[in-house]
Amino acid sequence: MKAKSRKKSRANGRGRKTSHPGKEDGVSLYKRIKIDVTRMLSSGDISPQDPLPTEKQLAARFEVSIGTVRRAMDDLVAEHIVVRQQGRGTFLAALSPERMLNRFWPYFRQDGVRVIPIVQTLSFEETRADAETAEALGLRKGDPTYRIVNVLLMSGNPVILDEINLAKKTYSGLNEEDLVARETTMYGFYQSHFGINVFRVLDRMHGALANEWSAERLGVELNTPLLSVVRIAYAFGNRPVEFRKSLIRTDAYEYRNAIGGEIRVD
Amino acid sequence: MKAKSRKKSRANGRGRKTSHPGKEDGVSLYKRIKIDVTRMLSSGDISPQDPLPTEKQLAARFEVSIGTVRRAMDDLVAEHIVVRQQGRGTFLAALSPERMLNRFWPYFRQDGVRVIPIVQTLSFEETRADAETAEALGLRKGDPTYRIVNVLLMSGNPVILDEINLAKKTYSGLNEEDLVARETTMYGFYQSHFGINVFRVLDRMHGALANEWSAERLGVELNTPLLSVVRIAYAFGNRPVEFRKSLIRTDAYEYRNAIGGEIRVD
DNA sequence: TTCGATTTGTTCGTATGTATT
DNA sequence: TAATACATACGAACAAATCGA
Repeated sequence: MKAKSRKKSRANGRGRKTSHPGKEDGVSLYKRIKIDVTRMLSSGDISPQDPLPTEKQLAARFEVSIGTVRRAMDDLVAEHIVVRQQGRGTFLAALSPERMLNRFWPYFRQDGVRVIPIVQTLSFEETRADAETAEALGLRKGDPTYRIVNVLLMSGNPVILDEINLAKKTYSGLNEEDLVARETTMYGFYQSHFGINVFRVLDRMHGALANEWSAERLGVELNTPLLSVVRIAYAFGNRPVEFRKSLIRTDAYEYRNAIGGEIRVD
Repeated sequence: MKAKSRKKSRANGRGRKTSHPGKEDGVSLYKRIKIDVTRMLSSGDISPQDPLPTEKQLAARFEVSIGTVRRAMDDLVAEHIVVRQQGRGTFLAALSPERMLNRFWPYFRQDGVRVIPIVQTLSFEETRADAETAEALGLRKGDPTYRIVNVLLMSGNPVILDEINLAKKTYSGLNEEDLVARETTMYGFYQSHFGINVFRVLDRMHGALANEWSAERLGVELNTPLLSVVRIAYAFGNRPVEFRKSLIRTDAYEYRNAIGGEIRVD
């Protein structure tokens, strides 16, 4: 019976054969769409405030069914690359509130409350990459960089000392005025002023001691144990866009990492 | 045209209306399936080595289409609850190699290589929950517990000092012989001997100093800065099943946390 | 305010390919 | 080889949220 099989479906008569999964390159259609859409986003052509092409448009552009587009988009949603809203459209996830305030901010008060810090900029300077920064940002030693030192206050107390290193060529024109005047997080600032979307970070944790410099600024005794976090933030294509070294007082606050997801209710 | 629409599909004539999404309880069908399947897994009826019901069976049991079952299972795969294998079936993720060795093991050599440790058990004792342990495991202070202290060697050197606290009622019959004779990780041991599937952990990081006890066992000077990790491991239903306090030498190794996923190639 | 168009969300169903047993 | 089970792809229908006329 049936034998109807591939009705017409695609414009071209050949009919794709559905699989032999990847046609020319051995990749399934929905994965190809994921790659292409991600490339679209990384190109910077898409501003985070306006929507991506609709399902229908993508289906037409890639010559696949709506269902295949949805399969790809579902993956991108699960990976926090895009967010979708019924009736509105699909957007880059970079500016979603969850991402801005929660996703890359792992610091909690010890009772589990997430505290939003107040940032004080201690210094802003143009300098040159040391070996460590060059390695992290994919630069050559001596390449021009910006270095920003911030103190983050939680409930009025200094808790985190941040040293942020940025490649000058990536953030050309950065100046202290814009920086301190920003109304958002650093990652939101990168987005709005430079079109850089942080979508992944890698944190490396060590134990450390307060030296004279950090002890004074964090208001602790010399040799107080601190948590050291070295972070590299990546944009699409795993392009490193920020190298940050943090020292954290963990007497009242802590770094939390939930492997396997936060408490789900579903 | 067409007008075929809802052929017969469901036994009852009313035909579900597809949505009004959640019928009685306001939850969509695929989410209900996710919950029910998760409950199935948490009940312990399903051994990790044999497969869950097939798509077809689940579709019949829940009286939904195959596509809806797949939607639910795709979510569970993304959440690392189950793993699926073409031609074999769908399995609890608890025993997947990735989970056993990688997922809950965030320690790396500083060059990025993941090192599998050798475990030496220093002590095994039956004791009673202190306030901290009781709080973490949902016990009353003084409830009977097991306490295991391990040293973890990496490349032959002591790097991590682990104190593991387990509720006696959860692991009744646990003895040191079985423990040291295990061929797998602690979480694999919980699985094989007690049917406990760890699927989520919460780590809390602080800076700390080596005291006399820890300095000796880790082979470092007194007051060496260490990384302190306090972990609670959860089974399904967010039931706490392990409370672990770790002290880590971070001179050659480190704790890594990748927010936003590991490097993807896709 | 209402209404219709747009866009995503959910569900259903079918066909076929591929890996496993 | 045949049966089983998941993977991929196509397509349709309707619900619900959003937005602008």
